[in-house]
Amino acid sequence: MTNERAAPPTISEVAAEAGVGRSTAARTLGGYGYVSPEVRERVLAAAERIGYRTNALARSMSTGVTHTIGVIVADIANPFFGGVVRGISDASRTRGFDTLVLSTYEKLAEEIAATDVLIDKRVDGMIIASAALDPASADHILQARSRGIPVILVDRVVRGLHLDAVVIDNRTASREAVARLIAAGHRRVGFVWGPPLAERPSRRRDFIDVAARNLSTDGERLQGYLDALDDEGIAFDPELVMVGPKDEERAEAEATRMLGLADAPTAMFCTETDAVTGTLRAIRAAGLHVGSDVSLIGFDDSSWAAVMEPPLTMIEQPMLALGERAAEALLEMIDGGADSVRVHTLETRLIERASVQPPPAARA
Amino acid sequence: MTNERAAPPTISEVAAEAGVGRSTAARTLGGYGYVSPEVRERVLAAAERIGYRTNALARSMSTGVTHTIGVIVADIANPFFGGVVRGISDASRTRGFDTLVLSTYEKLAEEIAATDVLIDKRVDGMIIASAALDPASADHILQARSRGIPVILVDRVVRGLHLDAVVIDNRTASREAVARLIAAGHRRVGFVWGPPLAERPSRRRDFIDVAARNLSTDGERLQGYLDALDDEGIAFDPELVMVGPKDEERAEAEATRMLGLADAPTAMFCTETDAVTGTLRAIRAAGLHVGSDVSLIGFDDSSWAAVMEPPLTMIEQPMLALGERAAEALLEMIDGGADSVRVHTLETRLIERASVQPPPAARA
DNA sequence: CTGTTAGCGCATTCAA
DNA sequence: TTGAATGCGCTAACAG
Repeated sequence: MTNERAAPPTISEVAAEAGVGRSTAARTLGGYGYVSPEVRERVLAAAERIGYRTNALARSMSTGVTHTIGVIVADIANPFFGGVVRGISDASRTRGFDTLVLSTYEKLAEEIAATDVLIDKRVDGMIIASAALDPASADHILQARSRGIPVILVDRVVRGLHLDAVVIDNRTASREAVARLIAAGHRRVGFVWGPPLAERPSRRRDFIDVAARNLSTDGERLQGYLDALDDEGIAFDPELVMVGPKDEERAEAEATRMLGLADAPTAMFCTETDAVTGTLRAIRAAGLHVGSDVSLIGFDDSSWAAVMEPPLTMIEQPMLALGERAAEALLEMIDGGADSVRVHTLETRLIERASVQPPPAARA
Repeated sequence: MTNERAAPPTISEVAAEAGVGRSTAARTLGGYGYVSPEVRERVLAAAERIGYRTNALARSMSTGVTHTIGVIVADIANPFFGGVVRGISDASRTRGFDTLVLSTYEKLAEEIAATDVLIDKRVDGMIIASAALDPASADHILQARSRGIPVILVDRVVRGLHLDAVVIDNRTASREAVARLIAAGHRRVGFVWGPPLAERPSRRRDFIDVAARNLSTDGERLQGYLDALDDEGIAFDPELVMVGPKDEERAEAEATRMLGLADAPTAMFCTETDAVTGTLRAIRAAGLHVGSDVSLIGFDDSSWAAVMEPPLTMIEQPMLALGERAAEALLEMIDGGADSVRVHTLETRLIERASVQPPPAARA
């Protein structure tokens, strides 16, 4: 009961069954050219009878279009990218396009291999959340572009690369969140999920350099943090930013370190979900309470954040919209439109709940 | 700087550039047949020079295999499916297969359309988390199978359909979780995320019927709940199971209703993430506390569950493993192996944290 | 070991 | 309006 693998019926067989020429059958089945109503019916009936299904491969072979778009993200299991991919596939599906999704786990080599796969499979376009930090490491993207394949970046831009992109304004979102913390009275706010550096720089400008060379999202978020501090004339303290690998364990360790400082932060700004949970663990382990002891704002709202005790103030990213817009922009390029390079910036939203309170000292 | 869309270099062009015959070039580029080392080098160099990339479509056209597997799930943005899909793509990628993912949002019509797309694109196999409740509504799956396309079900089985599948033992997982609650002293435990029924049945056997006709996962979880009650001789109370649409709002409303009962439940068993957050909202709104006032166990552990106050006792599903196993099983079928139908059942794990406490009355 | 010859299934001229 | 002939780029016998 397995692989009988009987060759699928072809247009020729339908033609024979209907008693017409191949091209006549092809025209009615392919929905192009002229066919008399009667013949049309006959062909359709014959196709139905023998269970004909068009061979998209053969069609792509002669038309040159596959009606599939390639998507490259860091990790499809990450809720953020899951949302983006959903937005992309929903938007493209309604236009008759399917999506081939590849995860890179932030490894450039994987990303390069992924673009090769997509090129080989002749996708009509690609949407990439690239791990490339500069033009020099984005050669594979230019490669695709030079082959005439429309490409649009999503979530992150590659600095110095003149390409279409759909992103959010990370710097502003971050700046506003930290400003909110400062407005509540905090002067010492920790930054969790910092630069992936082995050692902590001591000078402020080193951090700015790092931010400028880092993944655009991470860099902009750090820059926004710095902006907010500047706005209020608060001194930057290197000790208050996390360094090291970007994972929950490290976030917890760094948050714990900060909380143990003589002049400990009274608020924490976390730039990613795992940074939030890691920080939460650290706060609890230190015997402190969110809100009353240490305020917190994090990136990427989720239904969990709303049921925490206390409910967490979070920055909501329009994941679905990011994907939808990226898909729409890409399809437009595929249709031959939009020649100029454009960067679409979508709005984020600071959802205020109860994790931001005045610092302990200011209360009393 | 847009669609120059210069026709990509073909094998013939490489052959010309290298000064050899088409097939010789094809052999070295395709990695089959014999080619002398010297000629081989020459061809490779020529290919490199003119930027040749194999056309996977043309190759598939003549070999009959696309090296891509189709995946159909309810919603790629759902963390559970995101994990499953990641498992699938990771496992298949290492074997040279890519994945085409389609979401159905639990709508059978979408699922049927999705299988058609996959058939048309000639995927080498499919992995489906079907929304079909019985063989009668799973005709599209049999259709694919009869065309010789390997299919393997994941997460849920279609009762009465003799197909390979990779699932977890929902009934047992559920039974053990509820047993844990009962062991802590609870006699009244609410079941959140029940049958999608408009009205609540009054007889126990109606619930069993519903469970048997429902989505296999949901049905088995309800059945496991019933089993646990039976094991301890606890009477089943229809009022303690949620009915209606399966969404967070409804979960909250139903949990609120139960908590307002004269003989309110002292523990809640939630079969999905949104059921957990909805229930948590209800508990808080009622001015109660998780653990001390009402115990809770839910399905699908996440890093958030561990940082809740108190940390939540949850059932962990091996999402990645489900995907990996499904992919492995499918690839085995594609390789022509495994003729017999097999159902792989993976282990779940009850992660005990602090949301399960003795009921208030039993304390004092 | 290499080159020639046929298809794969469809879309697309071009005649009829 | 319909059908016969070509070609898409590659693999796969086949003969040289």
